Parts: sequence; C-alpha cells; structure tokens
Amino acid sequence: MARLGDCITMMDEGIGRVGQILPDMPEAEARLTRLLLMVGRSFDETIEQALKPNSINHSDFLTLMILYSRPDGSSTPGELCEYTSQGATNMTRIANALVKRGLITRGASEEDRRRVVIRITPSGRRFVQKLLPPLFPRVSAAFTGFSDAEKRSFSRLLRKLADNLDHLDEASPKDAP
Amino acid sequence: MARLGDCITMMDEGIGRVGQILPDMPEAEARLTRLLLMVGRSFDETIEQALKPNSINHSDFLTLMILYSRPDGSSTPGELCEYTSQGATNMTRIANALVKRGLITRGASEEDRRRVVIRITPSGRRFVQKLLPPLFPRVSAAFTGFSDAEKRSFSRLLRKLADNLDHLDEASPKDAP
DNA sequence: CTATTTTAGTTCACTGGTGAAATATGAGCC
DNA sequence: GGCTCATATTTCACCAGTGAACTAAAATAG
Repeated sequence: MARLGDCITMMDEGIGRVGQILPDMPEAEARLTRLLLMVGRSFDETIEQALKPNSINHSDFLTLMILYSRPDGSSTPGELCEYTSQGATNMTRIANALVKRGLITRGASEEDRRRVVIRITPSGRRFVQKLLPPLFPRVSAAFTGFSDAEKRSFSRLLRKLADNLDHLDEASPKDAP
Repeated sequence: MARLGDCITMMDEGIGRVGQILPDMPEAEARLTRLLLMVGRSFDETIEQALKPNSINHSDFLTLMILYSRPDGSSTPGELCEYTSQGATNMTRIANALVKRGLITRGASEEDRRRVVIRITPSGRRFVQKLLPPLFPRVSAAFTGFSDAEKRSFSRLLRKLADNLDHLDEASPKDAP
C-alpha cells in the first residue's frame, strides 16, 4: 500500500489543477474534505488490522463496546443501529455473529414483544477487557506530537464539522410528503 | 438515521464509563479517534448521497477525478490503486464500470505489455464538468463557521495525524523475512 | 539464451453493508 | 372488538471491497 503522505501530495496537486479549470471550486474546503476522508479511511484500516488478531471486525467490536459501556450491559438492535450508524439489516448480522461467539445474548423483551433485548455476557466482558489494553499504545501513538491544546483544538473542529453535517442534512430535504 | 451529534454524545458518555473501568486508557486520544471515524464516515455518506443522482459511487467518482486531474488524462490501474487506496481487484471492477459507461478507455501499453493504460474520454470530462459544480455548495456548507485560521489549523492537524499513521505502520513490522 | 523471479492485471470465492419486502407486534381510532 | 397505521426486526437480493490463486509479460541471474 502507498503511504498516506504520497496520496495527500497527489491529492494536493490534483485539486490544484482542477481548481485552475473550475475556478468556482471551493479549493480549501475540497482539500479539507479529501484530507479528512483519506485520514479517516486510513485510520479505520489501521484499527481493522489491529483487531484482526482477535478475529473481530470493526463494526462487531464497536457494537460490543457500546454494550460494554452501558451501565446495565444491554440494549436493543434499533438503539445499537442509531449509535453505530449501521442499518438494521447489518445489525442483525452483527448480533448473529456475536451470539454465535457467546459474547452477547439475544432475548425477547417483556414489555414490547416486537423488541429484542441484547445483553453482553460475562465472556463478552472478559473478551473486551483482554482485547482493549493492547490497543492503547497504538491509539496514543497516533497522536504523538499533539500538544494538549492541539488535541482540544482538533476535538473542537471535528465537533463543529459534525454539527455542520447534521444541519446540512436538515437544509436539503429529501422529499416533502 | 440518528443525528451525528447524538452519536457523539453517546460516545462521550460511553468512553467516560469505560475510562473509569480501565484507567490506563488514553481517554482523550480514544475520544479523538472515535470522533474522527464518526465524522469521516458521516461525511463519506453525505458525499455518496450527493453523487447518487448521477448514478456513480464514491470510489468510481474518485478514480475518474484522478484521471480528470491528470495533465494527460491517463494512468494505469496500479497507479490508480495507490492513489485511491483501493486494492487491484476493486480497481478492475471500477475500470470495468467506467468503461461500460464510456467515461474511460482501457488499452494495452506499448512499452510494457503487462501494463494497461486507462484514459478519460471527452465524455468522461463532460460528465465531471457537469457533476462537479452542483457539489460545491455542499462542500462549502460543511465548513460554514470555519475561519481561515481554523481551516488552516484543521488541515495542519489532519496532515500531522496522517504522518503519524504512516509511521505507525513502519513502527510495527508485519513480519521479518 | 534459458530459467527464475518479479511485476501487472484479472478471476474467483468470500466478507461486509444496504434497500426493499416480509413478519409480527403495538397504538390509535370508530 | 376490529381496522388501520406505525414500529422493530428479519429475510432476501444485490452492491462494494478483499485475499488468494492464476496468467502473462518484463527483468535478472547464471
């Protein structure tokens, strides 16, 4: 795989040339967009690799982590879909996979029988506690050279961007029913 | 779909609770990592939606854009793989799709007959020039409220992170042959 | 020059993720 | 109660992306 730095160099040159052809293009914003997507994808890939020795993929892991982080260790597919930004279809697959490994249980809800209650098992908790610590050095290393002020700044800018994206979706209505 | 802001709130709470259980966790870095991944994924999705009316997906579009941005409008599958961070397998599929739509051509290289030369067609150029401008307002809108200084800062931090990620891969050798 | 190794690209089988339809339960209305 | 409508999950068919095996053409070694 090519190094990210090389891809970024190419991107910079490419956007520079396109900007000359199409002067209306918001060049700075286009660069930031590509930059964010490239770095995000690369980081994702890094994590996927780091999880591979444990034979778990990123979305299964994230789902399990949400359950682990819950005070009662339980949730429902619908809720997990919301917080993982996964479709319901995929959550069914994820739950199937985690149940098969004994990391979670699936049961019917008493109050609302449409609902399914998903709960992390003791085995699931142990799995997380074994898997997580070896990841810490890599997560820290990704931000080496970042001062506390830079980390705060980065966090603030990402949250601001998130807010803009939420309002973007509002501003452009899909359809008027 | 849940709003990104809600997901971020949940993530903050979740990491807070996990941090109490596992005090070794680099909490600030973990938050930044999740933030980046969530925002990146959401942005990606937004772009995918914006491209959908043109019946083209993000990776096909990106490949076409690289060709468009090249002075000579041509490249090879291998080169495109590097700069799009796609596997060779997927590039074959992308090229097939773009050839079928008449946006690129595929031909054998004269100098090196293993190589395939991919070239954007006039139709491909027109397609890009028609598709791109309507995207500009959304790209700009994503960064509303960002001062020039903030944009520069964001760019700098993302590039710094990219550099760290490149060195992360170096630091952890896959195997010693 | 032939034999081996390396490089470029494709094919195949599989994993991961999505939209649309199906199923089943709950909620509101008359 | 029965009728309609909304909600929660699953199933099915498909799109997107990957690793491993294959093919063909350089490059290199002896």
